[in-house]
Amino acid sequence: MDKTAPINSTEYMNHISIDCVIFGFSNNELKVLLLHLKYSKEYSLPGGFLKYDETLEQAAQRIVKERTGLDNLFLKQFKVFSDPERSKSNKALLDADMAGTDHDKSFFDKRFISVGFYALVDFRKVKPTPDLFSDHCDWVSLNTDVSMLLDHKQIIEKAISTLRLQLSQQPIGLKLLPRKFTMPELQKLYETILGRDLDRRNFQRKMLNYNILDKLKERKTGGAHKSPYLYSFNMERYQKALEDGLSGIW
Amino acid sequence: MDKTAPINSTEYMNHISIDCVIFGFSNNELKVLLLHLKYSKEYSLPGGFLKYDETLEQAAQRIVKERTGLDNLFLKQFKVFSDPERSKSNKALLDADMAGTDHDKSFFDKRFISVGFYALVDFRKVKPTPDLFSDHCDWVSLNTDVSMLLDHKQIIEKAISTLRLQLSQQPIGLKLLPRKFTMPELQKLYETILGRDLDRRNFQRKMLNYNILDKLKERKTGGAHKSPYLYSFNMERYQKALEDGLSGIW
DNA sequence: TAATAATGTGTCGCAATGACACTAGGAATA
DNA sequence: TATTCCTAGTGTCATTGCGACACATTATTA
Repeated sequence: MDKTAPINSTEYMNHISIDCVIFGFSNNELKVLLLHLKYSKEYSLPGGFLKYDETLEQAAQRIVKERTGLDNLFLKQFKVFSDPERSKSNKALLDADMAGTDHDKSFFDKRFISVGFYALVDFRKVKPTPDLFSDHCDWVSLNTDVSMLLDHKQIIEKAISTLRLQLSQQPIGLKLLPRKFTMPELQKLYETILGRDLDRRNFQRKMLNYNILDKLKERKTGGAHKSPYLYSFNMERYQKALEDGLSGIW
Repeated sequence: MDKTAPINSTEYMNHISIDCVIFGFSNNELKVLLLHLKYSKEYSLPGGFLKYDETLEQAAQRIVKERTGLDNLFLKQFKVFSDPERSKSNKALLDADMAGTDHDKSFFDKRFISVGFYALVDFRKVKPTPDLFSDHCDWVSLNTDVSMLLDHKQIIEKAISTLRLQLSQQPIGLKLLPRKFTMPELQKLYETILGRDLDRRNFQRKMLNYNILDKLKERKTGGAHKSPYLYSFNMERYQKALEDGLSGIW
């Protein structure tokens, strides 16, 4: 949602909304970027609506860009949420009331089906930006239990389980990690997404077998112990693996 | 779509449609149930719209039931198609004009985003039933190239590729095969979906290892050669495998 | 009754995987 | 400066999974 433009059915299609689960990785934790609603004091997923000349994918890009500043995302449709009850007791409505009078109340006062997208972003590059209805943004760890708008908690759950499945079929990490990273860092990412520990040596063997990593000459210094090698993704092979899929399952 | 009720925005939500790719298996071929449009003479996917009190899943169930007579389906959301251009040059509009005057032309004359579902059904149980806009239904083999409405060809493509992916993660066949079936029949189904041949012996080993089959005492007689054993799915283990997922990848 | 064709069953070798042990190096401490 | 501690790098071994393949069995039909 644009910070200034009013929201109404002149610009946006009725009944269709988009919710984005934006994953970031920091401090060895998988986190989700959430908005804190001014009025209801609940957390909400960054979301928005579909313009008349956009595809859903373009709209999701736009929405994530407005909240993070980032372009060129890893972005994936994962499910449509269509329970007729889901937009009842829509506290966002209250927030819409609070945020100004230019918005079309009748626009919000309708049933919405919401298309869920998840995005993987580089935590450090994100400039979290609240929207009209929120006073601030937080990166919230998945383990933290916070009060959330509507069915947003379930949406996050579904996003994670989808991400886990996808993890066995395609490489992940390009958008979540810095350009140069160590094997232990990559492993932590996998462990975090999968929610369980992996064997250090077996992980390395398998990952290297995928043949999507370039081992760099440099090592990561400044750590408290033996300095690990740095790796980067081999873009060509990474892309190919994205298309063709990986082989194994963790 | 009901055969009698007019279609308008009193009953159905604007902008949202549903397209169902209904897969059936016969003659060792994977087929899709298509409607033949009266006016445009093109084929179309069975589709419909979302009522105000339905979930998308319920609507898809209803739509498939109207076209096949079947209940209790294997039904899965696989993608939303949202290209703004997709519903332009909507020849269904012409068909709507032809089919009667009760329909609300302005309802059709809007942009639609369409939620794709695929269904797996037992070919022999289906009673194909055309809708208002079609003169008949056909089971069309995937290899057959027919002229299709809008982006329906792409929708089918996406349904198949999704089905292929899912094949490695969950058991399939319960809804596509008769209750008792032979190993060669099951194999043919897999080969058809995957589009390639599999080794008879390796297939059997792997399938039995999944531990979702009950080997029956009976054999299938009447065939031209050695009579194969009959199997049926062990419902308990099949359900469990649906939830937990299978291990390997083909 | 023999030929044909499809099914049932088993084996062999390679590659992937999980479990595990030892060595190397950097920082902190004594 | 040497010792300790922690982490990273590398290798081995046994088991399993899987692809490729051979042979025996059984029903039909010529």
